[in-house]
Formats: sequence, structure tokens, C-alpha cells
Amino acid sequence: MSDLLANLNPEQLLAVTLPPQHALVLAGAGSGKTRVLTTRIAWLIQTGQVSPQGILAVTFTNKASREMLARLSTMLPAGLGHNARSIWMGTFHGLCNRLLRTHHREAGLPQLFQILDSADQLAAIKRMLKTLNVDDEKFPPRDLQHFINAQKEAGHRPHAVDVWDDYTRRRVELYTEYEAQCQRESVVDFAELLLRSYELLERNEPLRRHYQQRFRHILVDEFQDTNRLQYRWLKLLADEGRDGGAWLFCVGDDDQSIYRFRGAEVGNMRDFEREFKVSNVIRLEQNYRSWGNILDAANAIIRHNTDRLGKSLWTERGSGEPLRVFEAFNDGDEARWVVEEIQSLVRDGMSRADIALLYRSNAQSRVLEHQLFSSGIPYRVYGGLRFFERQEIKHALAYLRLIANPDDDTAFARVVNFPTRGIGARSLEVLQDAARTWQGSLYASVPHLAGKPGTVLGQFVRLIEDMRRDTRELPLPELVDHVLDASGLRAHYKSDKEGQERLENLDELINAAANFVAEMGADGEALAQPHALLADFLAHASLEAGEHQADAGTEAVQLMTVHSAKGLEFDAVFLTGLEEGLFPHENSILERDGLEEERRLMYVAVTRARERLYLSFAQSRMLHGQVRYNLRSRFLEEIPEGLTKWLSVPSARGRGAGFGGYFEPSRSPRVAAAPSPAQPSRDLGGLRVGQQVKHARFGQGVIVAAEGGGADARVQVNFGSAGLKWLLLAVAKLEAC
DNA sequence: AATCCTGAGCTTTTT
DNA sequence: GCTCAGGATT
Repeated sequence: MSDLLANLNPEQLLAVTLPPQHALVLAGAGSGKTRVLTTRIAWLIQTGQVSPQGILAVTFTNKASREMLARLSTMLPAGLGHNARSIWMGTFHGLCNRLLRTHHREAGLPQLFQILDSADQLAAIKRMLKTLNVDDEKFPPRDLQHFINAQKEAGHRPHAVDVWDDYTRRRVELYTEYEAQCQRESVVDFAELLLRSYELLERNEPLRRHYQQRFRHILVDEFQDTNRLQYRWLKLLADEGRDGGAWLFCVGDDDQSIYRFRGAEVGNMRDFEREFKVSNVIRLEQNYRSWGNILDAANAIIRHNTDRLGKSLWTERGSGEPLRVFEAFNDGDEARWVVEEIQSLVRDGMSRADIALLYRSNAQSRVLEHQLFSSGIPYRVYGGLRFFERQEIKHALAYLRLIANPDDDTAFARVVNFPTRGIGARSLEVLQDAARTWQGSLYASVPHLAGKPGTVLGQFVRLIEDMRRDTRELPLPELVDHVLDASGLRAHYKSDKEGQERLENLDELINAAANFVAEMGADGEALAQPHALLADFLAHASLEAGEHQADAGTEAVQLMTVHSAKGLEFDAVFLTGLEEGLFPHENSILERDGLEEERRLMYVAVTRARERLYLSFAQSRMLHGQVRYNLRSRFLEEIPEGLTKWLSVPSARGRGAGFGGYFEPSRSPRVAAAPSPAQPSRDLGGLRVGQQVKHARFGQGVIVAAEGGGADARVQVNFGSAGLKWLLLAVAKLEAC
């Protein structure tokens, strides 16, 4: 016990040992948040205040959940009946899945319902639009998907949607139809997992009471990332502190809320504080990660945001080095500089894996990758396809889904002709019609067909039925193995000269199945029913997309967006592309509170660095096929001068003073990397970035960016109160002044 | 059924 | 400028 609490700082100790009450912990970056959460769970259990079964722990990613479980297992001595695994721990979606499987009847679902990931959902929507002959130009599938998810996250079934125009009325009809289709096919999308289980708990009082009494303590990680529905879900179980509900222990950081675009609602933190009458918010402000200068910069930046709960990071470590700033001539030049610095860091003994290259948007990785590649530096890019999202894996899963649930039309449509077996668009159209007439799934409608479609489709149905029969007794990994052969997927990729990697991935799927069974190990009962276990495995595949791209060697520099860097830390961080329009991103400037979210993103980026932070920007950069001239980011200006050291001489004082001179950095001999391209010659009619201009209607302004050339030449002008405008030089009469 | 071609989109991402 | 999806072409 004393072991458990040793080395906690006073605030951490306070949070860990807080008596039963609703609590909000504001945990700054690098303040030991996960440690507090896991230690609190261990403390609650070890002091006998609650049994593991009485704890519900919610995380945002499966990765976080696994890490927490692993740390907890080392904290709880086994054998005392304190099995960390009997804690209900997982993501909101994982927990909802568990709830819905257990009470599928009450929730109105078959036991073997399948889960659609976003891509599956989009495919389902496209299929629906096609069936209904809806013009997908008028109702773009992506928009509709977004609309439906937004409604579900607001807790609205179709009848509850506010209809304010004909367009929305039609969208609501499509929402209704989509729901019907999902129900028919026994599939559930991500938002549905949440809404269904929310409704289940809300409407079924005995069930709600049961869980309210079972869970004494609910602990929520990354609380600033919860959406409205998730918060309501928590409220249902906590019952706002009235008798019977659980105590909520929410940990989060409003300054690191960067997912508003996907529904996260920072306001939940304030609401929680108010609605649950949280009396003392605990702040974890001592940082164990970074040098003081880095924290000072982060604090200075985030101070520009209003509407914060308020927090300031500090450290017992010293100030460390100044932040290094580099102004590049263009994006390629920036990449060359990054590579040189990396080489120098590695020469000095830093591990490449401890170096991260961060950028605002994925498109920026290309130039960096190119430069790393030609310099022979191993690197690893995060993002892109994950294991269970790969084409070959999706195909294999589709066969498995058909075995578990033949009514899954999404899976049916995906593989009915893959590998190709002569089932073309015509046959499928005939089948679609039949399905509509008979009000059944595609699979179930096949027997109603005659002629050639009936024959080829009949063969496919028989194939699936044979698979189901032949795998009934097989352990999961062998089941998967069998399906890979029987479906013809293996043969197909074997004959494909570029199918080698895909074949390896298919084998990896067997491993994934084996690992899954091993994880489930303790649960003996599930093993008795291979096809029930299969459904669990499929849910696992949907809920956990798996690791990002395979690693390109272990000792590799890490490239990722700032978003994906959240929660990670590195000895050295390169924060590239610090330019207006890029970071903060131009789209965010128009959004309400968009700039504040960008600033939080900047805050997240800066606090990733332990030892050394590099900040860079380029005077010009290729974007959307055109050279763009950007100002350096306002966020750079928000860092106090004393904390930075310029490696290049600033092009001019202040921002927007034009394309100043380009200087070789005075330090380390810089290879005269490919003769720098000549200064851009742009016909801006004697105008340049930074110049004051006058416009007949908007008045005085300053040119902040320029793009295009000749007849297309455009400039962006900041007219102050009149706003930021893009103006075509050929049209707008701008007067230099 | 495979391959070529055109055009739209282009910030961030987990579940 | 690059990628991806879907349509048109062979």
C-alpha cells in the first residue's frame, strides 16, 4: 500500500485517495495522468472500498485501455481475488458492445449482430441510395453519413430530428430507411452502439438500476474528448449522485481538446463540474516530461486562449536549451534542414526512434519523406491504412461475416464477386430487385432467382453454406485458415504478382485470431461455440482497427500529424510548417472557436518534446499544385523571444515583411544543398506580401499571402475589420500605399 | 474483367 | 500536384 502511494506528488496523492465523491482532475500534459488513474483504481481495490467488479473504466482508444490494464496488473498482487481483468475497462464503444451483446434481446438485436466501421457504414449508405434510386449528387453519401451520425450523437432518432426544410426532410427519410436497412441486416454502426445502449439503459429501469448498483466508481480518461451522448451515457449510470449511482472520476485537459471536429464537446467538463457539484477541481500542473523553456513556451501560447479552466505547467528541472527556430526558403529547403539536423542529432548519440517530425496535415509528409528517403534515414509514417482496414483483410472478414450472419448485405456485396466468379452487375441488379420484392436480404433472395443469375449466385450461396458447415467444429484460427482457402482468396493473391504482402497479411489474420482466442482464454464457455466466438472476433476487428502500418525498421524517425502525436513524447521534436494558413489551418479561421482549437493543437505539439524542440516554417510551399507564400504562424509570435534561438536570420522584423534574404545558418556547416531555387519571380504588379494596399470598398489593408501568377494572380489581404479577403489582381484594383 | 481515363477534392481521426 | 473513386473503354 505504502508502495502504491510512494512518490506521488501532493496533488496526485490527493486525487488518488479522494474519498467517494464526484471528481474532476485537470491533468496537464506530462503530469502523470495515467499513473493517477491506475493508482486510484488499485488504491480503491486494495483498501477494500470496492471490488474489481464494481469499477468501470473508460478510455478513448483500445491502446490506452491495454496500457492501463497492463499497468494495473503489475500493481494488483494476483491471488487476492483482485483480478484486474474483472474490471470493466474499455472504450465507450467496446463497453457498449459488451452491454448490447449481454442484453441483445432487450435492445432489440440478434445476438450475432455485426458492427460496421466507418467504411462499412459508407458502403451501406451508398448501397441504400442505389437501391432507392436516389441521386447521389444531390445527397452525397459522405454528407448523409455525417448527418446520420450527428443526429445519433445528439440522441435523435429520425422522428426527433428538427426538420426545417425540404432537403432535411428528405435526409430524415433516408435516415429512417438506413435504420431499417441496418435492422434488416443485423448490423450496427459506431454511433448506434452508443445510442442503442443509451436507450437501453434509459428505458429499462431494472437494468439501469442493476448497473447503477454494480458500478460504484466510474473513471473516465480523456474526458475532454467525450461527445454529448457519451456524457449523457455516463450521467445515466452515475445518476448525478442520487442514491444508487456511481461516483464519477473524470480526468482530462481542456487545453488538449483537439477533436471538436468529430463531436468532442469540451463543454462537458464545465457541465460536469456544475451538474455534479464538483467542489474541488484537482489540478495536476507539475510536468515530468519537458525542460522549462518548452513548458514556458507552451504556457505562453495557450494563455492566448479565452474560455479555459485554467492551468499552468511547471517543472523542477531547469530551463534547458532554447527552442530552435528555422526559416526555410521553401518546403524542400525545410525538409533538407530537418534531415541535416536529424543526422547531427544521431551523430551525437540520439536514437532515431526518439525523434519525431510533426506536421499539421498529412500532405506535408511527402516532402519530408522524400528527403529522408534520399538521405537513407529510416523513418516510419503514422496514419494511413491499419491492419483490419486493408483490402485483403476486409475481404476475408466479409466471408467470415457471412458465415456468422448471412443477412449482412454489405459483406455479401463485397465478396460475391471477389475473387471473380462471373457474377456481374446485371446478376446483382436482378438480385437487388428480388430482395426488394421479397423484403429479404440479398443472401435470402437468391433461391427466388431463375436463369443464369440464379445459377451462379446459387453456387456462391452453396459456397458460404459449405463453409459454415465445414467450420462448425473448428477452433477460430483454423476456421479462418479454412475460409482463406475455401473462398479462393489465397489462390487469388497467390496468382497476383504483387500479392505477396497481402498473402502475408492474410496469414497474420490467422495469428490475430489465435491471439484473440488466447486473450479470451479464461472464458471457456465461448470456446464451446465457435461461431459465437467468431462474432466476438468480428466485433473485435471492427472496434479495434489494429496497428498502423508495419514499421520500417525499429530504429526509425517518427513522422505523424500533431493529432496523432497526442499522448506521445519524444526527446527531440521537429514542428514543421508553422505558417499561417497551414497551422493555424485556413479552414479553421472561419470556424467558430476554430482558432482556439488550432492553438490547443499547437499546445499539444509543443508539449510533446522532452529535450529539444525545433520550430520551422517556409516562405513558400507547394500546396494544391500551386506555390503559396505564407506568413509565419501567429503561434510562433506568441512564444516569448527569450525562449527561442533563430538558426536562420529572420527575414525581417515582424511578420509579413516580404521575402527577405535567405541566410545560411551560422552554425554547423550546411551542405550547399542543391543550389537553392532562384527567388520567385512573381508578377504582382509591383505588390508584395506585407505591403500596405488600399481597396475602393474594403479600405486599407495589408497583403498577407499571394498565389497563382499572370492572369490568375491572387493576393490575400487583411482589411482588419472588413476581414480577410482573397482578391484577383486582374479584377480588384489595389493601390499600393 | 482488366485497364485506362477523367474529375473531384484536398485538415485533423477513433471507435 | 497527387490520389482515389467511378465511369468508360478495350
